[in-house]
Amino acid sequence: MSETAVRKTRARSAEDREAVRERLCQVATRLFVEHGEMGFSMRALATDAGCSPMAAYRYFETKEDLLAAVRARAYRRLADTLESVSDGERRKARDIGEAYVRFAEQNPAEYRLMFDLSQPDDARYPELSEAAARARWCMNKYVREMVEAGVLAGDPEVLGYVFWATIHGLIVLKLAGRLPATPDFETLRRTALGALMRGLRA
Amino acid sequence: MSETAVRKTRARSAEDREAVRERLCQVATRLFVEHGEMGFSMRALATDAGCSPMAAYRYFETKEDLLAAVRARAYRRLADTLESVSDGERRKARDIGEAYVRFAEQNPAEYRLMFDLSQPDDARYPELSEAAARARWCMNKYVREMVEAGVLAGDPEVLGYVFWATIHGLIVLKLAGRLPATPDFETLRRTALGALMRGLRA
DNA sequence: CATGGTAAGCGTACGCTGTAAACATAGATT
DNA sequence: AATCTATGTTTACAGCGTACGCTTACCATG
Repeated sequence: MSETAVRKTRARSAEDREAVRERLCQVATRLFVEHGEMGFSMRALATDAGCSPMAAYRYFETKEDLLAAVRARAYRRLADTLESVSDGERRKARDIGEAYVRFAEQNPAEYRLMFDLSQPDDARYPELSEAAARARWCMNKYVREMVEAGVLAGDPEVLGYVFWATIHGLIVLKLAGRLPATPDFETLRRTALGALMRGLRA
Repeated sequence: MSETAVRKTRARSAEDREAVRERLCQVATRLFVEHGEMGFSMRALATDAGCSPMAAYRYFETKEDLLAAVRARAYRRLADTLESVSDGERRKARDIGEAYVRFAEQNPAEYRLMFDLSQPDDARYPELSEAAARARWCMNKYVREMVEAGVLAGDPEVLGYVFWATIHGLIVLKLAGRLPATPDFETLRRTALGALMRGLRA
């Protein structure tokens, strides 16, 4: 591994281990972003991280475990992004929705990673579940506030999922190349969210 | 290959070729359904189809080509399902939406196949694009009718995508395991589509 | 200080994968 | 009868995830 050429074996503190895991996740994410899903293999990861093919297995039991960690990281980045918006002074509903869409547009590889349909059994990874829950919580926060403020009517949890599903649906259709050039994405997003807001008004 | 033990070589008519392709797609779909994405390989396909591993390459240039054909089949099945509903006497908006959801629930493997985010460049497969367009057309038909009947207001194409994205968003969240036990899917679906209908009413 | 246990990392190897290439076969065409 | 050609098989290869065993060097104990 050799993070600073010092300490070649044994005695890795917990922080060290976490730092190495973090670094491996970073490299894995970069590989995903740069070369797509197919450009990522444990061997490619090892090459890029400058270690032997089996080294990563000291930190992640399987490739799937590593990918779960990478997804958890992505969720945390998404949650951070959303939080940084809602903490600002402008907290209109649209700002959060736009921030969510922007994250997906600017980090398509990570968004794919988070929501790809072919990932098995996320429940086995508490870290992942937790990160996903936090992201969802951020998404739902503004919906909750609007219900409490009497702007929207209904169960805040139900409404949260409804808004999320709608935005997410548009994004995945776009990422899967199922949306045409016209009507453009912005139009669809505005129409969908506007209709939802009107239809759910208190 | 030997589909009925007759004709071992040469002289496969165009229909024959198409029949073999069809059979390979069927076996591939079954493998997907039964053993998940990982249970499918060209070798597994060959074993299940009773031919040598390379035989399928006479009918599909690459694995990706074969998968594109499998997806096109799935789209056609979806379109057939939707058409069979709208042709009946009951053609309330909900019937189509419910038929769509039911297809996804009863054929999760095929739905995944159609909409997985990691499929590259569908535009290269005209057959696929065509099948996808037909399915979308079926989805949009009832929206168009409602706009024409003056029930909904707006650009029918925009509205079609909006309804589609909303239902699709709910489905992929469910397939990706991102939805909780409560509120249940039916509640979310009703809330979302009800709100859209209200918000888009003429 | 010597020693043995143990954790870190490496190299090798196995059984998969997709598929390129060479080959065999048997009807159709000449 | 000889040749051509579409079909399918066999063989081969590079790359994959990862199981396994080896070496190395630290640390706790004698």
